[in-house]
Amino acid sequence: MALSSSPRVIDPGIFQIRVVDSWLEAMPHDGKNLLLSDKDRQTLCDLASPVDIREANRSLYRQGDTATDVFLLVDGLVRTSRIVANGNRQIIAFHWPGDFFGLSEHNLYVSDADSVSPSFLCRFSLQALEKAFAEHPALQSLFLVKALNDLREAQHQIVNVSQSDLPSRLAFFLLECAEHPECYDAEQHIVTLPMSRLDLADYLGAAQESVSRALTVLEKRQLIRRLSTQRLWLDTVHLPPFCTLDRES
Amino acid sequence: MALSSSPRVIDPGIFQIRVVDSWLEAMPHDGKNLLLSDKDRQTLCDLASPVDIREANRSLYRQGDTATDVFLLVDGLVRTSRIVANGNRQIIAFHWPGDFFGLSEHNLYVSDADSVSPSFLCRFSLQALEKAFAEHPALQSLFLVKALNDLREAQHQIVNVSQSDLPSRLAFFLLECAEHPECYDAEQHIVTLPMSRLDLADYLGAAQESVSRALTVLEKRQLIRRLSTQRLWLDTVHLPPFCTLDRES
DNA sequence: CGCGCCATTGATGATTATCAAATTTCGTGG
DNA sequence: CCACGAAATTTGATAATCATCAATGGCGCG
Repeated sequence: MALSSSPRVIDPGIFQIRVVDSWLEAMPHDGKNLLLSDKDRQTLCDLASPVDIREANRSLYRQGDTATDVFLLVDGLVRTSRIVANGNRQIIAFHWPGDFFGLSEHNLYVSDADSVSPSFLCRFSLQALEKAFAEHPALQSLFLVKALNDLREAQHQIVNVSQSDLPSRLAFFLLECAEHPECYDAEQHIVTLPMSRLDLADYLGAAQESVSRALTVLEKRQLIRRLSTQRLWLDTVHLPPFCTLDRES
Repeated sequence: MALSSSPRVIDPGIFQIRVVDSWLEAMPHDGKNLLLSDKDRQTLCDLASPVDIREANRSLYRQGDTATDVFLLVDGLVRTSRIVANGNRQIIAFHWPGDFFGLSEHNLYVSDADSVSPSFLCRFSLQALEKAFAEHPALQSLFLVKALNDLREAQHQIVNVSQSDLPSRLAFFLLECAEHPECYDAEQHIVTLPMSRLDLADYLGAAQESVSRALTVLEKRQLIRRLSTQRLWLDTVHLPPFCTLDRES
């Protein structure tokens, strides 16, 4: 699935910015996305270049490349990751439709970015963006609100990675996936994971074997059922308390 | 150290915003702080209310409190932390002079904030801030640049917490402390830790006993020397490679 | 001087990484 | 459509890391 019918062109209607809260009253939201004005949409539209990625695991940029653009994911899934000196890879974030990525430091990208599934994105030139900020302060507000949302998400991941044992962390991630209609069938309570076990492991800071074992643990407790490698049924009643309360049989 | 001579009043000169990179060319920096114009300083000054905290471990706000302000730390050290359901505390970040904190979601603070040492801060009303953004776009740029810096730092911590073993994580944190002149004597290579072992443990996602043992490991390898509980000599040559390369005797 | 808190050290058990092997899945070609 | 081979996933066994429980040591503060 995933690539239902990727759009190929950019029109003002495709832009959605995923947030759970806005921080600025001038920037309204519906709890899932920012509510963009027609003018905002047009401004974004004028700045955006389309990027159509038809394969999984295709590189968008590498850590250390000169940063010229930021990307807005419209459809698909992208991961940003970093290689640490012992050779391990840490996935810093999965980017869902409505997410920006392309963070840089000293004009160099700070991470790798790769497609996880076929994806359609908008590319925004940093130069053009900064110029547009001057003329359209609302555009800058949009980026500020989104950056603060991303900061909250990153802090949340810090807590999750640091505190819980692996089955709990995994359970938490599965529930996160269930919040994305792209991969969750709310009727059947079935998530279709778009990423491999290795991606999952590198995101959760674990070995892929440990992820398999954690899935076994959740299944033995009947919190999930493995319908296939990628398709999982979730017990949406008992899974949430498990994330935080930790083990007790 | 730490509380050399806390200022008690706000004047335009006290503002510094800690960043390593600006992202916006219109917002210049010197690699450590943003270079604020006199007008920026005056705008901040007009909005700021002083907060003088003379004790350590004093609460500024609690998770779930109604969020009315953001804070800029001028002098001292503040931690933001979250209590997870099993009762553990995770310190999400230490805030150094030049850092903002006070992140909220749905108008509620998402974490606790407490002084680690006596601190002097500026409080900014969210309402007033948003109004000022409309009139002074440069002020909003300042917040955007700082938010992106914080996001990078949070992502860095994700990598650090997930990947390394505890001695490496600790070594990394000690080097981070050494970048803050408030607690580092660059001549003698001595850091004076402003926080307790428990704070350290809750930041690194470990038990406090494990932090002690990690210190012992670093000392046995002669990467540090414990001059006193809080004062540590650092081998600034051999410590950096240890952070990333991990164990090899 | 002594009390109490914080830090360190010791011993044990739980979690997870690592090495290794078996099994399943999936794409490709017959 | 089936068979085969490569890759991904799962399971098994062992070792390293770290949390936990417990006790000792050190330091500041009254």
